[in-house]
Amino acid sequence: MPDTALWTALADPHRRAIVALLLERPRSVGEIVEACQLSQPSTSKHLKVLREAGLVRVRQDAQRRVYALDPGPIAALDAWLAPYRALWNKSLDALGRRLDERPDTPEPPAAKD
Amino acid sequence: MPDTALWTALADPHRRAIVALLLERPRSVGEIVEACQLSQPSTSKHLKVLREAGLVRVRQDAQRRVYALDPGPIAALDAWLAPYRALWNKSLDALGRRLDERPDTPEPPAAKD
DNA sequence: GGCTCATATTCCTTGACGGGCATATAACGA
DNA sequence: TCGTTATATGCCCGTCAAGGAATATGAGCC
Repeated sequence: MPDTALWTALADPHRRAIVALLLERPRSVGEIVEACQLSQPSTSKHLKVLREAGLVRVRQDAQRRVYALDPGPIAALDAWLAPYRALWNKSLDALGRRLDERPDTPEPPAAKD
Repeated sequence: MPDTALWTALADPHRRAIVALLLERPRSVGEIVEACQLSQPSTSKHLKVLREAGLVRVRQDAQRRVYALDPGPIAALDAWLAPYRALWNKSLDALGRRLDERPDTPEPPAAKD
């Protein structure tokens, strides 16, 4: 059951960008600053939010601090999502059934979206 | 790629509660008000946010408005999650391998952290 | 110890958000 | 048409989050 801090942490586009960066590999604050085009203080604050949400962990490497993703909270998000998955699987099932279970029926006008 | 509106919509606990309610079944505003212990105007505003994020759809039934979940945005969330899934699967794999693939090897000192 | 680089924190201002209240709108029934 | 029920909107206010600038902390180097 992900807590509010996690959601609010991810509600900010900059922070999602940081998280995406860290998915590739851990990075130092400096690298993140450069990649995100944010000021250093601003970046530090975002990192603090991510830290407090448990999304990232820091490792000290000389004067640098290297941030890395912590998979836990994102896994929690996934768990939260689980009950909803049934929902769209149902939609997809219905759609799929219409699309391929009747190969000899003329296709309906393809409700595209 | 879920947009910011979706994340911010879900960042509020009341709104997550509403979404959870709607997972069980569609509900009228009145039912939601009652279930969430929120004022009616407040509920309406939350529903507006959810609507604008695309998370819910409304159907008019006489004077009532019945809200229902739209699976789309949550599916988008799931898609966003996908790249991260590899991350914790890796952790779980590693853990699992250590736990059960070597029943006869003494466990290494377990670089814990 | 002083200096420098890397990062964190503080202060300030601004803008968005949430709640409560009152009110508007819309649909139904008499 | 009028009244009633169901929902949405506007306004006011307090709170909180974000960005910028300046500054503090902390690790390495001389």
